[in-house]
Order: sequence, then C-alpha cells, then structure tokens
Amino acid sequence: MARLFDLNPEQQTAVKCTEGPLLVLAGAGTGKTRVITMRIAYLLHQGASAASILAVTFTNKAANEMRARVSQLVDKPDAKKLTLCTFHALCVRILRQEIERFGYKSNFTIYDEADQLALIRKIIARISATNEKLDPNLAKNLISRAKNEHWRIKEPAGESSLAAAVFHRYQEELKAANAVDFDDLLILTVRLFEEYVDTAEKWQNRYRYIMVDEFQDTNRLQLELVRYLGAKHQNVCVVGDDDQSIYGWRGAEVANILEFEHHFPKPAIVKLEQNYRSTASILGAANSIIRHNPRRRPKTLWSRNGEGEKVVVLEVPDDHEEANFVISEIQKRQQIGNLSWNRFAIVFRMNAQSRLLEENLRRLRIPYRLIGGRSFFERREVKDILAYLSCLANPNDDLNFLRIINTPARGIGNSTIELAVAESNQHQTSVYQTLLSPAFLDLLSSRTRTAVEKFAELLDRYETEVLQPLANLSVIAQKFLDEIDYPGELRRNCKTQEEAINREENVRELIRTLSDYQLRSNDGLIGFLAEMTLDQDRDDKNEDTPDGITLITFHAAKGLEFPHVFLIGLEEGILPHDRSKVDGQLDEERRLFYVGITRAMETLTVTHCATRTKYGSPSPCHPSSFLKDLDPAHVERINYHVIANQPASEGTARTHFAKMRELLGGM
DNA sequence: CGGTCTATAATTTTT
DNA sequence: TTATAGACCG
Repeated sequence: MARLFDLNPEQQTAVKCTEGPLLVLAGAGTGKTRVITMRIAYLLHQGASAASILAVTFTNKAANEMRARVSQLVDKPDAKKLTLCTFHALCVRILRQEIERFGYKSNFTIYDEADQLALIRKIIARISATNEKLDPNLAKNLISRAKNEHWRIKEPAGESSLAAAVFHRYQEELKAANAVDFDDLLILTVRLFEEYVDTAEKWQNRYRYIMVDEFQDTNRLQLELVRYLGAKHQNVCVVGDDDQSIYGWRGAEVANILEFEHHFPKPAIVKLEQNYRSTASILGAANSIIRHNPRRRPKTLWSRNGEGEKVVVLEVPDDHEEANFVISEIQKRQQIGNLSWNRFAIVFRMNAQSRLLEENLRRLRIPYRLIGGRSFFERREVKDILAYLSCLANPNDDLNFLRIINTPARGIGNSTIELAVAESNQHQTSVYQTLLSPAFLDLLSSRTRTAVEKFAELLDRYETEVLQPLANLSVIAQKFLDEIDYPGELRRNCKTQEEAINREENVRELIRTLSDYQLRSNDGLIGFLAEMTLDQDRDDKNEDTPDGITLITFHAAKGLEFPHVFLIGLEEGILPHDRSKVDGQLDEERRLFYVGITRAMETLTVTHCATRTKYGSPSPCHPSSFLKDLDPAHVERINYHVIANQPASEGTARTHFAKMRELLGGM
C-alpha cells in the first residue's frame, strides 16, 4: 500500500478508518473518489473479502468510473467480486432474489418515467369522469411523493379523490403487470428488510463494509436502506458534501448528512478541505458564497495551487452581448494559448439559455458539446424494440404488450384490443393471457382469430427461444424484427428518407448494445432490460468525445471540472430562480452557485445582463443577490464598455483571419 | 377522427 | 419565444 503516502493526512485517516461509522465531509475537488477507491483497496489489503464490500453511487457513470479506478489498484478477480453499483441496481439485485415474497415474479419489469406516465394516462382516461381533469405529470409527481412519504402507511395520501383513485389503480396495475417503478425498487427493498428479519440479516452479513458516495443526495428511503444494511456491522462510510446538495427538489434530504450521527451513533468524522482543483481566488470566492448558508457543516476549502487570476464579474447589456462576449473571450484565449476547446465550459441555470450560445457557436463553427437532453430512449423505435423484448421476457406486462400488439399492423384492430382489455379486466388476467384463452378466441371473427393466434404463436415461439441457455439474444432479436418486418414498418412511418436511415441506425445501435451486453453479463434478457431502464444516460457512451466547448447546466456540472469556466445569467430570477424562492429553497440555489464556482480550475468568469429577452420580449434584470456576497478580495468587476470599445487584439484578429481562410478554402 | 387553431405557461432531472 | 394541451371544425 505504498500509494497511501500519496494521500494527505485527512485522506489517509478516512481510508484507514475501516471499522464503525464514518462520515467523510469531502468538499469540492478534495479527492473524494480517490479516497473511496483507496479505501476499497485498503480494505482488501487488510484481508476483507471483495464480496463483503458494497459501494453505492448515484449514477451509473460514477459507478463505472469507480470500478475502472479500483481495477487499477486491486487484483482483477477481486475487482469483479466487489458490489459497486447504484442504489437502484442494488435493489434490483436484491429483489430478483426476494421479491416473490411480495407476490411479484422475479422476472419483474422496471418502468421508467415514460412508462409510468403512459400507465397513468391510461388510468386517468379510464376512470376520470368527464368533468374531472388531472394532469398526468402532476399525478405522477403526486404518486411518487405519496409513495416516498407514506411508504410505511398502506393508505394513499389525502389527495383529491381522483388522484387517490389513480394512485390506487396505478399500484394495482403495476403489480398485475409484474412491474415496479423506480420508487418501488427502494420501497420494496426497505419493506423486505423491515418485514423479514432473517432476510435483512442475510444481507447484513453479506455486506460487511458499506460505502455510500454523494450521501448528500440520498433520500429518505435510501437512508433507510443504508440503515438496514449497516445495522449489524455499523461499518458504514458515507462520503458527501452538504454544500453540494442540489437535488432537494427531487427528494434528496440534506438532513441525512447533517444528522448522520442520529442514524449511526458516534461516527468518526473526517473533513477533507484541501482542494486540488482550483486556485485560491476561486476557492475564496466559493467560500465567501457558501458561508452564508445557515444549516451546514462548516468547511473552508484551501489549496496550494497559488492565488491565480481574480474571479471576473461582468455586467453585459443583454443576453446577446453575453453570448457574444463569452464566446469571443473563449475564442481569444483558445487562440492565444493554443488550447483545446475542451478546457472551456459555459454553465447556465436553465437549458433554454443554451440556445443563443449554440446559435453563435454554430455560426462561428466552433465545436461544442451540449450536455443533457434525454433523447435516445425517447425515440419511438428504441421504445418499440425494448417493448418487444420486454414482452418476450414478461408477456404479462400489459403496457408494453399493448404498445406492440398491433405494431406493425397485423390485423388486431382497436375493437379487438378493447375487447381483450375488457376481458382481461373482468377476469383479472393479463391481456396476453386473455388472448390465449379459448373463450376469448371464440368471440372473434375467424379472420381476427387467425391474426391473434398467429401473434400469440409468434411471441410464444420467441419466448422459448430467448429462454434457451445459450441463446444469442442479439441474433434472435434481429431475426424477430425481420420476421415482423419492423424495418418495413419503420420506413412506412418516416416522412423522409433521412429520418428512416437515422431510425434504422438507432435500431442497429440497440441491437449492438444487446450484443455487447451479452458478452459481459450472464443475466440474460431480463438483466439487459433492467440495465437499459436504469441507465438511460447512454447517448455518447460509445462515441469518442470530440473536442468542443462544454455547454452545461449547473446541476449537470456537479462532479466535473474545467480549466476555464463561465457562469452566465447570474441574475435575480434566474439564479436564484424565481420558482425556487419559496420555503428554504434559497439555500439550495446558493449551493448551486457554489457548485458552479467550484467547477473552475484556473479562471472563472461570471456574467449577468442588464436586460434579457424572456419569452420573446426584453425585460430588465437585476444582478443576482448572491453576487454581493462574493469576497471583493478575490473578485474583479470589469466594466463591459471598456472591453467592448477596445480594438480587437492581435489574437482575435488572427482568429478571424484563420476562420476566413478556412471558409474560403472550403469553397 | 384528424388536422389546425388558440390559450397558456415557462427550473433543475442522478434512477 | 416555444411547446403543449385542449377546443374546434371539416
């Protein structure tokens, strides 16, 4: 463990404190991931078995990154035996073994938010009276909140009668479809531990050492889960930073980290305050902002990186000028230092703010990467194919079944489907089961009957094939798609050739992903589908990331770092956002600003506009109230007009020349 | 039923 | 400005 000497004293303490509860307060850029990975290596070195170590993260990305880094420190077989995953993946793993106690089958399907919404829409349409209206999105949020708040209580929350009815029905239908949603994964696992002491003990014994990353982002249920798992051995190490808690609006409880000792008594507490990322100026600015939050564990970041340039704060006339200024500033620095575009990030509060930037960057032909936007999985063809595969894995999942029952059209029309749904409701069976029943088939015309029988036979045949132990899933999937002529369907539904080609490529991509999956996993189709649902952020996973300026929201920027960071739109109403000025959410907005500041390694520029075009019309803006808290010792306020009137510097002129030549050359 | 029109509202989004 | 949902009409 010679590598231990690479760590600072606090980090070493955190790594070596293996027994009993441990709270690591890891400020931004203080080497948090390093501590966790080293701690895992240290535990193994001390003789702990890899199978007894559990490390939980929030995102798949974090889990993958951690696994990669641990793999460099420990033996390969050990690395494989570690349980290193997200909360939800851990719950899936546990529930695949235990869920039958709750009346589900172990091949349960996981509904993502789109599935949830589709189901809720269906239910609202079915049960609401004509004069009643309920926004499905609102209903989804109510249901999720109710499930999270009342998971101990069987009765739904006292919402409006329609919402309560939808809630009730929703839960019934999920169960009937042998499906669970994201909340259920946590709820059922916690309930499992609560209600079955022997099972709880089994898992407590399994995981002797538990680590939780980003603990400030855990919600109530995730805390419960950790409490149960760690109850016996108490070797629970949580790592996080209350100052970076920015997901309160999604149910994260900062209290979990602020009151850690209530749940795990007498923990060791280690503060990591030495920052390895930023200059002293940037940290000074960050400290001066976060200091104003009342409920927090005080920390003061410091670094040996030197003072660096002062943080620049600049008021610009309007949002167009803002975009202009930021981009030309980046262009200038890129040119002068011959830097790659990768080193620059522009950070904003709302996705809408990226628009102007994009327009400008496109016009100037500067490469950029826009982070965020959930797309791949919202594409119809991807959803369709996953629905097909889902039906092969769990044909009783009505939602997925109905999605594809007549796609491509195969002679099972709406009236037949309605009849089948009605029958299935009456007999409390799935639509698929209904289709198989002779009683139902007798109700149909001979032509429809043939179509239904053919479809049932098709599913049954492939279901069998998929279940073969040595089944090559991607080959089967491809064969299946060809047999139902999905490519044809795709072409028929596309207006342009271009669109069709694009969608076909998406299909190939998915099949390829399935093929890759099978090379590294033995969990079959069920496992693949779960992974697809639990890891939807797989847009550019395969593509090698090209060079470009990063455009990103404050939220999405957490955990990342860039040499040169521009925080834009620091205006009252945007950051802090108007919609968050109710109850105590101002703290979180401040933390958001803090997160933004601490992304910067070398330079930080903050802009705000005097006027901004909001919803089409210009409206005056005031500087964010947070700006006045910035320690003047680390900040330089620049007058925009002075810069604007400067003649173009040599660097800029050269840039323009180069661009022009490039343009001309291309013609 | 499906297309077009009009009113309305407008963060952030790990699983 | 723009996206979306509901109304409205052919």
